[in-house]
Amino acid sequence: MQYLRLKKKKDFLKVLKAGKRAHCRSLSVIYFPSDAVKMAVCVGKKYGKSVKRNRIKRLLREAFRSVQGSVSPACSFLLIPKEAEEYSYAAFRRDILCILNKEKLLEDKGNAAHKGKCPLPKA
RNA sequence: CGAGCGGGCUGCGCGGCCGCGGCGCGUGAUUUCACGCGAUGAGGAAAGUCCGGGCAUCACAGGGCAGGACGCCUGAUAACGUCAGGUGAAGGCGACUUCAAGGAAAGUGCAACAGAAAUAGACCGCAGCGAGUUUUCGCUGUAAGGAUGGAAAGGCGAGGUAAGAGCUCACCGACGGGACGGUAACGCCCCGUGCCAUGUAAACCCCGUCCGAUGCAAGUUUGGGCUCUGUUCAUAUGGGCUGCCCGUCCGAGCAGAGCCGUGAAUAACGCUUGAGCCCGUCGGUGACGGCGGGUGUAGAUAAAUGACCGCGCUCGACAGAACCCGGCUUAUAGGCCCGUCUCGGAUC
RNA sequence: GGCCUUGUGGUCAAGCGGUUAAGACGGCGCCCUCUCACGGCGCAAUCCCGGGUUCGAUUCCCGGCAAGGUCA
Repeated sequence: MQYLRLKKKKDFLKVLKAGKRAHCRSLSVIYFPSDAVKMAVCVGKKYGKSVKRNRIKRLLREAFRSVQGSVSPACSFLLIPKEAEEYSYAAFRRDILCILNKEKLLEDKGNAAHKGKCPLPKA
């Protein structure tokens, strides 16, 4: 496992209080600098029953896993999806990359390569 | 051929690649951890939490009251409010389906409006007698008919009568007794009683059976030790075991400050082999039980099944384990199978 | 995961099995006033949903749905 999971309530509160927020079409991200790349997903009861919630969590984790190798300053991330009728892997991945780009959290050398590869063919 | 009835099964499949949970083995490290390989990883309802158990703690699970649940009979079961077979009632042409199906002369309550009257009586009637020229009025008898209502003191027909009435009789119903069949609920037959009294017990209640309470956030173990201060209660005027009483057990509990220590809503156990599942056979109408053989593979804790590609088809519903079982209830796209099953039509 | 509670106009809510389903705030319409406010009159309810018991259910019973509370 290359990224760590946020588990303690203390850590959650710290990120929620001090972190920076960034928003995109399908989700919001709150992040705060830390010693390693950490991630957590926030999916409450309002998103639906357990099957639906599990689906959202899997999609978010998979989307984050595919991009986490190129995050350069290590941060703790909270991923908060927006309520919608349908959720898709492609949209989550695109919007995470979009936010990382906007907040300049991608690695410098990988940035150019990823910019050419990933987001452009989808858009 | 069409329309049904009853019962049962299944719940997209295959391959490639990246990734996740715990398990086993190996290597490096030898406390945590990292890498590789291997097999494995959500349901028929996992859901609702509506019942019943196991398990754990409360001294040993004890007594009484209160409270709650259930309620035709017999059986099955660890147990049940579940299941099986039967009885009765209601519905359907029928296969079949549905039913919280004890007690209303133990007692209490309630029955709005309408109607004369709601558990008691006479508005219109019908008939007799009296008054009156007539219209009509008064008294008495009556409950067949009308009207009201969910319900009006058995139903219907005949006799009877001033008019009527179980007043009398036949049949049906009700109640009581007896014989027979059945383990029983009950069925059926015979005899007797003119009939003694509405409904409601998913109103209180009575009778019978059962239930101690709390629930895995139960509970057990480790880490956190030393010093000081304050406070509560101390042999019952406190606290725990239950809502109350009896009975019984306990000597400490809580808060703050300082030092060391710190993952502390934490870690480990509980945590998955259990009334297990499959096959055969025997007993039983059946639920189920006995015997023999085989199989044993989710155990997470911010909480594991996903992304992409290819192929096939009917283009995939409801939906995600959290201590574990037996049921019930609710949600559910489709697909398949079974029946000396039922009804209707056509042909032979 | 366990254990509980509550659903009545837009909101807060009363309600003995038989009611025209009280009230209060708010909304709309009319009256009053030169106009506004105050005041007066009127209107608006699938009693959360589906069955059952009963002559009759917002009320009693059963099953769903939704919202909320609580725990070491």
